[in-house]
Amino acid sequence: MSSYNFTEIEKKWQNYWDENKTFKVTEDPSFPKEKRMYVLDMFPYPSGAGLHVGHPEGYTATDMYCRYLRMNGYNVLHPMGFDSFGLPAENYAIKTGTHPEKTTVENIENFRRQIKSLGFCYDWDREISTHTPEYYKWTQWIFLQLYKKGLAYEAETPINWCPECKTGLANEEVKDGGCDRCGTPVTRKNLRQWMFQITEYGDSLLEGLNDINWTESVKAMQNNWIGRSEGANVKFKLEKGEGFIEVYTTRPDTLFGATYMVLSPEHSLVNKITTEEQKTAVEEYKQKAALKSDLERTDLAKDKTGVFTGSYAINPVNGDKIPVWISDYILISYGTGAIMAVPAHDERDWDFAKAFNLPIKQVVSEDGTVGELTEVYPAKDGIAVNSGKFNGMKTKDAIPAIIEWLDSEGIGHKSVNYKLRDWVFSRQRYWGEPIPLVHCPECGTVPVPEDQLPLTLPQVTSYEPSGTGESPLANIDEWVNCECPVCGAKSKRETNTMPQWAGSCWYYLRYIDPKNTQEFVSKEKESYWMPVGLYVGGAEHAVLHLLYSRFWHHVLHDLGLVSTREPFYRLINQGMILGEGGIKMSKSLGNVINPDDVINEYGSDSMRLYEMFMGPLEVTKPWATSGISGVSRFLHRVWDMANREISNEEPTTEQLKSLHKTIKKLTNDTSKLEFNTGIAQMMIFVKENYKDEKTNRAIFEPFIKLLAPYAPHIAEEIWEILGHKNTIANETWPEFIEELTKDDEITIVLQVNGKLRAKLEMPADISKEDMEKAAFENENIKLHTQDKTIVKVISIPGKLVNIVVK
RNA sequence: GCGAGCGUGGUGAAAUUGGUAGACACGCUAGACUUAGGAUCUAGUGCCUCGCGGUGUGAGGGUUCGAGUCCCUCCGCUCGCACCA
Repeated sequence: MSSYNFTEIEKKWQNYWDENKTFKVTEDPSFPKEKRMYVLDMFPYPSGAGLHVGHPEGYTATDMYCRYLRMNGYNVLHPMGFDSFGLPAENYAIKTGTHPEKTTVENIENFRRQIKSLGFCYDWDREISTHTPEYYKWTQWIFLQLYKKGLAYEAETPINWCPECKTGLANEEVKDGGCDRCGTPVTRKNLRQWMFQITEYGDSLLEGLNDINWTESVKAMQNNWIGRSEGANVKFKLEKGEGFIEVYTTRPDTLFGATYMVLSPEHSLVNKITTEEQKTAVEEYKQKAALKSDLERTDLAKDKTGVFTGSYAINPVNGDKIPVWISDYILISYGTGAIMAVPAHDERDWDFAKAFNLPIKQVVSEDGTVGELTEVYPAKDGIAVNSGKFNGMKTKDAIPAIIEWLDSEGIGHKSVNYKLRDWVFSRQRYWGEPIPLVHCPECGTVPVPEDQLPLTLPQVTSYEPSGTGESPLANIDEWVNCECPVCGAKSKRETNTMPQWAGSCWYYLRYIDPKNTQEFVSKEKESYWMPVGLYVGGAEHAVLHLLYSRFWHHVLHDLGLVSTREPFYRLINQGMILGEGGIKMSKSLGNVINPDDVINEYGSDSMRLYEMFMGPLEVTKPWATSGISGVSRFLHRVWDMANREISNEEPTTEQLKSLHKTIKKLTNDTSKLEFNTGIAQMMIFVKENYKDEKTNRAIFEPFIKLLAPYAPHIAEEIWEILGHKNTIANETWPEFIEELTKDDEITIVLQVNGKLRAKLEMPADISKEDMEKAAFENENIKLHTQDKTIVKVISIPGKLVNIVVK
């Protein structure tokens, strides 16, 4: 008997699939819409480190699912590519002088080799890399569509700056006050930026969440990130001189309790209203606030600080003269950058009032009476007090009533705010898509004409970012200097590049039509495949990539360029794979598992099986090398069975039942991506049939088909051993006969007062009466029911008899 | 603080509508085969007990003939956001 030489077998079939283009897919109109499925993996950034065991987890899951769908008559689009612009290649270039393209192409080769070594069923003819001019031509083109729609604008505002990466960051890229990529604490820097008005799409992005089948946690994260809140804008007149301070509040019902106001130190009114006596103190405070990092302004500084401006404003509801302060707990970027402080009912305002001895006035109470407040009372649903004509109203009624009154008086109106900020889109780096805009002294900002795209990256000698806020492109005179496409005047090109998110915002569309030179995607092909039916990837992109690409897609939909509003109908996040012992895998801990090593030792079929056997796809789970031996042993046994004498006899009923139960379980589990229990069932099948001296063809062949999506290489090889000429990948998934999935004899559980007392083997179709009769004849049941009164007998046919006694 | 999720053997985990808790696998124990084996095969393995039996799904309570599953209270862990007015 030949031994299971997985290395040879796996190479043989990978070559076969490649050469025969087994998984090439076309837009075949004979498949009805419901038999088309777009299954997408989040494409990797091709780092120098290569794949780790986390990558193949999601890829294996989608591969099994796709192979299963194909065997069930689906036309499946399942592509792979590379998110190949990005900082590591550029940083490596700075260190070594190697062009990032060279490093990137090498890394891609390595990634492709590793991915192919797992035998995934991608249509490699659709492979894309975001750094190629053929691809980023269309990234630039889409940018221009957003620009022309008025969604891109230039701004000189303080942005998050990573001193390590020497580039600006979007809000979404800041985690715990540090750079998402390198962890360096971010600082604030005033820079000219290209921004996307993603806030325009806040409601659209929020509402879209209702139409998609995503996990609650990711929806919740996006929901929180967008952070929509409803309230009112209210104007407070300044006591002296002209003008007013406008505030945003979600609790207009507490207006009567506003005893002071606070402006953000960056607020434009601060200089105007600060009195002569307070000038020095205010200036000092502003200076200090400007120097603090975001982290210091928030996490580290729970004690409130602030300075009085010397000015007063008038509370519009009661005419009270209230002081105006500045404090860095008020963010310039949220609402109007100014608040009315209601210390009685807001914890932050309470702390501030206590710190500076400001008055506290209760305007909401639980029962409508006024008492002495010893701590802040958030008053989410109370009754208005000390509030003039609104006294006695419930909070939920008082809010609209006050808004209506504010509106009629012309001092306020209903308003909606978002936590979501506009998207800082430009990066001061080299290795990214050049933003296709020209700055003309006559015409202003002018887009590069679409027929001149792609605007390619120039060769540079130094990749070092200037660090002053200009990319290395700024130093390439012959690239920067150009003619205005409109008037021909001497102009300069935009030197910022796009963030890495740009390429991944629309890559799933390019896979649909990757070689199209006329359009980013053809309409017919787009509507053939979209939306993505299943998208699998890491949870770390819950707000970043998944919010940005939804934004682009919503815009493309509004422009009539795509057929669906949402790009990804169903999303699943695979759980993280931890190192042995449940600790995070990291280079520094030296516990990183390299898939190449696992494949060399056990083969990729074992690797695939183990990745899915560890547990449910979505949960975090630790890698255990010892665990692979279980699935490896299983495959060896399957191999043994294939290499025995194959019998063409009629299978026994017992064999048929073993098979049909397995088909049923695998059909259910594979379609629901519950691969771990599916694999367990195949192990049971092998256990049940392994002891036979000969292998029965009639049950073994269907079994191998069930195995094919899971361990495709060994399945192909065995299929050939069994005498078949064609690939098993195109075979039809077996069907089960319900009748054969049921046992003739079943175990009936006998209980007394809910406690298990005996088990009986009985015919599956036994009647209730016969079950009960058998129960009462049982010795142990007799023992437990004697001398007791039988209150009730509960019988569930096919399950149990429970005798209730007293 | 807010939002989401999760607590089951020594370990990873199973468990239609509430109906035999621990499938499958790792590990462990014993045995077989072997010159040898970290190979393979067989049997056993939640805990307490010699056994009968008792007990057991984070803790406590409730509903029910019956709860890992449903309801309430609490505890613990993970992830995300965090002075968002």
